[in-house]
Amino acid sequence: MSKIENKILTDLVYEKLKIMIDDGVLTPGQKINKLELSKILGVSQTPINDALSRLAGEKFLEQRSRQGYFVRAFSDEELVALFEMRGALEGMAIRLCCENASSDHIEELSRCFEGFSFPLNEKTYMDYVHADKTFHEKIIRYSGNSILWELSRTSGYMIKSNMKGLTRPPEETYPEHVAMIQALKERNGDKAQQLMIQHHLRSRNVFRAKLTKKELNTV
Amino acid sequence: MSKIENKILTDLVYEKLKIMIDDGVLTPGQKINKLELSKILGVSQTPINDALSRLAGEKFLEQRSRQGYFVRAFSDEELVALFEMRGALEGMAIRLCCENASSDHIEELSRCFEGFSFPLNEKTYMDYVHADKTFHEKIIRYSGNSILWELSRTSGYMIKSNMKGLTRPPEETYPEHVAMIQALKERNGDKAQQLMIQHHLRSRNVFRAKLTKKELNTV
DNA sequence: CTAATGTTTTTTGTATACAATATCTATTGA
DNA sequence: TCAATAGATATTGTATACAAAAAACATTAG
Repeated sequence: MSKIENKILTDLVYEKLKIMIDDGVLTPGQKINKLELSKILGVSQTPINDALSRLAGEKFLEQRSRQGYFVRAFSDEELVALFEMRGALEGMAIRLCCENASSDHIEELSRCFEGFSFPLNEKTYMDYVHADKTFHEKIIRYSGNSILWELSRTSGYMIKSNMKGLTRPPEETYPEHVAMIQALKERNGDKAQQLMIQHHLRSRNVFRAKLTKKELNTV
Repeated sequence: MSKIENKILTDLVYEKLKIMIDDGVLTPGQKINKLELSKILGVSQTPINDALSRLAGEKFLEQRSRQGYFVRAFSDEELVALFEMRGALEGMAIRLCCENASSDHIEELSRCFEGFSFPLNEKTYMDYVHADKTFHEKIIRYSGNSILWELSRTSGYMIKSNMKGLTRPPEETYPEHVAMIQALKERNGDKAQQLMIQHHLRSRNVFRAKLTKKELNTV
């Protein structure tokens, strides 16, 4: 019994565009040419319009009056803001994990960072990047909060804040992750939340510091 | 020099629909008839489509394949989740206020709850509801986080979580607000954030308790 | 050579037509 | 009486046409 495919063209265009943004085929600030798109994808402008509007609503795109749609570009200040937003949401998520997640799920979370020994080599570094991503995703998943989960999958903010690689070296974030897992096992929501918030705010600080350094260089 | 009106029809339809949802002209779960709408608003289906897609992206509406658009209805579980989300975001917002807000803004925040004496009468109760709304809105506003501000204005989640009246009596929430203001004045971000989170989680708990009671009644 | 102007081309925003699908209504049969 | 079916109606999803605005280009004047 295969899944019934009853999707409308709008949805297909929507998903295609999301992938193109994620893969960097469409870059921040880039203009979307509707006519060109409709030719490439072989559909009329109507489903293109619908998909673009939806993506604008989700903040993947930005609509400028009479100029069309552009891939949303985030300013430095906004990127900083995204760290804070993520800290807020994942902080609450990990607290809720302490309340709601099953022991199996917490076990699963703790296994994310098993078997790492420092310093990392090229391969294990990639593994760490992956583990990091998985861990933070699962925290939201297992929080039991369906809204957070939906947001993390459909909000341009969340996807964007997930796209950047590591802002801090694994040596620095590893113990923080371990501490969070410890708090999870203790079902200490308060502590877990605080750790997660600090985790993201530290990354924010490092990111911001890099920015000001960069500015000085370019002047 | 008046503001240049260069708005496109889509935007006008979008704003109109948002007001209709906010005012309860369109109720949760209700189906949106595109043809009817286009007749009422005197525009073609194209701008209607665009506005509906955008609103779906912002979670004000929900699109069901081949059935059209419906005003998004939130389940009890989702409403609970909204309390948690709000706690997360406003918790971070008030922390950022401690970091960033000017003394003037903090003064302004503290004035929100000045002059209330309990028990409230019918008039002062309404004043309190208003003060509550204003306070929480300004916390996000003065956090200096433009993403949180944008979210609070354009996300169906945030608007929805703001629409419900008070879940707890003013007598109960007043001292919590006072405590938050105190933390703001002390620029104690950690404390302020914790107070805000607890504030919303308490509301969540009361809301959830009311739900289970209601269920028992209806059985 | 650059700035300003006018012209052409492109692209958007909007309206409209229509087939496919879903919904509603009436009819039939158990 | 109710369920199931068939037919009629309404609504969606899609394609297409076109005016108006923006962008690109060419031309002229300083």
